[in-house]
Amino acid sequence: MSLRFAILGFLSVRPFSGYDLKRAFDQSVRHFWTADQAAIYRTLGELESKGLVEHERIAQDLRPDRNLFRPTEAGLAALDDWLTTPSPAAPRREPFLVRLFFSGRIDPDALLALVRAELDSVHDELRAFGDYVASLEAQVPDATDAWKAAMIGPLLTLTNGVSLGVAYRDWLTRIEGQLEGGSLTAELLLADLRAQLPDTDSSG
Amino acid sequence: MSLRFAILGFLSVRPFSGYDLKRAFDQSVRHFWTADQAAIYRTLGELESKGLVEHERIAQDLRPDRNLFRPTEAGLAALDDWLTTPSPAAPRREPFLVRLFFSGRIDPDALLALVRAELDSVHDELRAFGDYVASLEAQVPDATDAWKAAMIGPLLTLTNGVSLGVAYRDWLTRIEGQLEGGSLTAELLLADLRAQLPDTDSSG
DNA sequence: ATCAGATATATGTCATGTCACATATACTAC
DNA sequence: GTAGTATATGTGACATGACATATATCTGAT
Repeated sequence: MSLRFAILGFLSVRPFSGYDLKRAFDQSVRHFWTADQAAIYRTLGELESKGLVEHERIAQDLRPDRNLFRPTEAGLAALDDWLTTPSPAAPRREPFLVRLFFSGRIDPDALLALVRAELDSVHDELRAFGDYVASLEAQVPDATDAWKAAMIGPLLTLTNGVSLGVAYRDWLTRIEGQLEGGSLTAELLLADLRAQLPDTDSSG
Repeated sequence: MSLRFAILGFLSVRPFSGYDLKRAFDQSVRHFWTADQAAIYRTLGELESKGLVEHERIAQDLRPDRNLFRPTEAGLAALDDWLTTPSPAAPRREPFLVRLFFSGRIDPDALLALVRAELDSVHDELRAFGDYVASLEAQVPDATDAWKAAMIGPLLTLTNGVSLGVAYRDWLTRIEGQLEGGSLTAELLLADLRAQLPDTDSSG
């Protein structure tokens, strides 16, 4: 499970409480990893029982006590080990594609509605990326070199979200056009595929 | 869970045994949905207890008996209902991006190795798509109209796999180049992002 | 002869993830 | 007053998924 390593990763930057971690997940890695609050607290407990993190109870005047977690040496070693080890391809689970796969059963209008609903959510996602990028750009003028270096990893994941989001939007838009134009045929789709695929030794 | 609807979808085409279903998943929808064999048998049992599928035991001379499942009227109705209802965006889980996000901790060579390992697996995937497309193209000349119509859904999911696979490959290749050239900076990545993003109301 | 592999179905168990709930305090808005 | 929101930490129950294992028969290779 990557959750424990994602948590160790955050803790390698600065100490976090469970509550902080939940917000960090929601704000910064939501587009490629989500974490349930219950899972975070349980994973912290598990990591502590394995000696990979330790915590300190901080009393606060106006709020409940916080349990501030930080990684141990063993925790950082486990993190670095995981970071440098490629993991097997993650299985994908795309309910929208399951619907498309069996879309022969529903009428073209219902299919078009599905495609448009999906397009809406991609547009929302791209807009959210745009807002986030704008807020980062505003911070650049007075950013330190250390901050810029630390942002490279997060920025790389952002470029992934944007590149794939744009590709997904373009793919949906193409389908939308074909559905509207009534030109959605097996031959057309095969030709599309052939045009996009790298040449698979066509000269034998 | 989409698994039960994916199963109903297959059964809406023709009767399947659990064993057949496992092979159908592995062969045709592997790139966007995987199914554990145990999950298939259990889900079939669950669907049957809800009256959405029924089965018939077929004795065979040379092999173990097969339990052939087919959908009931209620099952087909549940399928069509699900097919036309958009589902909320599925959470993504990308261990590779978690590694990238925290890649500031590891040295650039290790990061380059990670990127190249990922590129290898994308190339393999695209090659598999290419082979599959070639096999489909070979079948087109003597395909019936009914077959072509039935292939539209599956072909749509293929175009998704190829479009996103190509985008993912291109994104990885860009990072590989930037890592090799030593030009990976926060400024460059932000400029990349800005160039790709649709204009977010630049004129207020 | 024997062993691996394909066909075929099924259970047991563990890990993981999600949802709902429980507890407690303080600030803000109505 | 009191309802809602934010801070903060947790538990219990259930759903889902992955892995290992069990059974049984036939085919083909060594």
